[in-house]
Amino acid sequence: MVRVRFAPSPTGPLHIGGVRTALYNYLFARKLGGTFILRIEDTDQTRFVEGAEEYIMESLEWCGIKVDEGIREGGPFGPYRQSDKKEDYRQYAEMLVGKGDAYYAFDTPEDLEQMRMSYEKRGDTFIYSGSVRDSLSNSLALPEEEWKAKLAGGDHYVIRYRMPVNEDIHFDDLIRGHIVVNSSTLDDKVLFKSDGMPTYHLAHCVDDHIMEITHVIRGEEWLPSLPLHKLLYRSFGWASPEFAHLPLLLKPDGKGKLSKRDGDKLGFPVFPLYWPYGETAKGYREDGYYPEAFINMLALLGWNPGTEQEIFSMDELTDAFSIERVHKSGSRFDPEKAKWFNHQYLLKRSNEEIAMQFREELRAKGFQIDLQEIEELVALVKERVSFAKDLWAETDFFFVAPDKYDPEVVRKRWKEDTPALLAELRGVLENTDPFSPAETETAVKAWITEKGYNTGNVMNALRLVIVGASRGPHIFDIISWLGKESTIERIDKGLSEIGK
RNA sequence: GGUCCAUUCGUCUAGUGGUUAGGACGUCAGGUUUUCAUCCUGGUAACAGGGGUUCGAUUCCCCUAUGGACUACCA
Repeated sequence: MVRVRFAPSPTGPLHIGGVRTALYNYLFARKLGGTFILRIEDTDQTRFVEGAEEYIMESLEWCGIKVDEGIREGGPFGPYRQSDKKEDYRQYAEMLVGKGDAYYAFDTPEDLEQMRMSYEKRGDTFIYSGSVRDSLSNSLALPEEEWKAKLAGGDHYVIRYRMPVNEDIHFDDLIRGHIVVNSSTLDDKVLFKSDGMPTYHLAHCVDDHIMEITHVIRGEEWLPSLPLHKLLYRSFGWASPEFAHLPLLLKPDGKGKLSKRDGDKLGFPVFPLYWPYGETAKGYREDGYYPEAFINMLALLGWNPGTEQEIFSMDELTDAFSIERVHKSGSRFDPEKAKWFNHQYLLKRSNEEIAMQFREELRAKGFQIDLQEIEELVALVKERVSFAKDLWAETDFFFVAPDKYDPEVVRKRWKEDTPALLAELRGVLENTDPFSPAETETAVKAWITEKGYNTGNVMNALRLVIVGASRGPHIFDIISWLGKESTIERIDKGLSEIGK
């Protein structure tokens, strides 16, 4: 039975890289009929951010990623928040000390900082490991009575892993294949902190074991500490889960991995949802993205099924997904393509659904329009926009008569005979019934032909007085939607205001 | 600096020991729309470099370069 987990740290809003990690875990679990677990890793009390936990859950929900076991959902392997069982971790750390694979260390952060600095002065790098641990303040170097006295005396201490010396550690990654690292390049990582909390290394290993996690799918930043984690499982005598390290998401321009600040700087969101605390950060949801489009775009960043299909529902993603086809190298995020994805999904939505959304915006602007009419409008312009929120910019002239006329268009299209032409056209339209796109077009064209006028001159002038610029859908669709009365009014207004 | 990971069009990517190296986004051009956008058609554009192995390497190996991650009592 496959069991995977997404284990974020509640230190702020979830970044899209994190969402993708959650997504791949979710797809993997669903594909194999497994269980997707959400575990909150809040062992760093200093970085805890109020609201982050809720934000994470809400984000996953919005994305359509359903959690099987977690804080809200419950489950047989709880608690699912690490701080809720902080006392449990100590015994596991002590267990390792008992086995001789870990030890107490009394060095203060200040001591270590000083060591690092003096090493750095010599052009060296200090690492707490086999070569120096015997000369530092710990239970391996100190006489037994002394360190036991320190322990009994309540001295602050941490528990460190005793990294074996010069051992080649072999391990396999589902995405990267076989990797070998020599243990002498690794340091004695802190497992248990002096504040009574475990570090990530200890806590995730213990929890993955307790929760019977079969596959750990996480970001590439964890690859360097995988040897330690493998060793930890060995020391505990536990079977290790399989590991898969996902490539990073890179900035669209320049170098490096996508960071939380890139969004505002480059003008696109890096968070799924708006983050209301601290620095304001916009989200995909508020920017008008459909969750399906967002997920589709994210899924294809670092994975693809090997076919040319690009549009996938969550179910289709689940069917097609395989961890082996996840890339090894990082992918640069492309905001342009993200928009394209949303456009595709917008096209798939019904006019009615889009219209209902648009109606809210119109109401807020003070326009009470019948849904049926909004639907007609949506049908006219939906393929011109990527987001429902862009509808207004494409349709503003339907609701408000132009109060200024694009001077460039006026210069090009407003000829000497235009007023006379429009006055005559006004009469033609006035006598056209019903005022439908087909009927008006037929009438106007017949009139043009009869009089031998230039079609372009008439049409462009009409568009100018109706729209105020050279843009918008088919002109007869516009005037028909507007109705005879408004159309006539706009012609009159144009006649009196242009060309004075 | 050290350790580890990676490298196909600008971007996301497909692909193979012998291919005209395919698709998508973007971009450019033409067509349609007597507007603009859409849409259609077409174009542009890539195997990081150098050595091997091989009859033949983009594909396999090594080196270099470049990029990235990690190098906390953070995750």
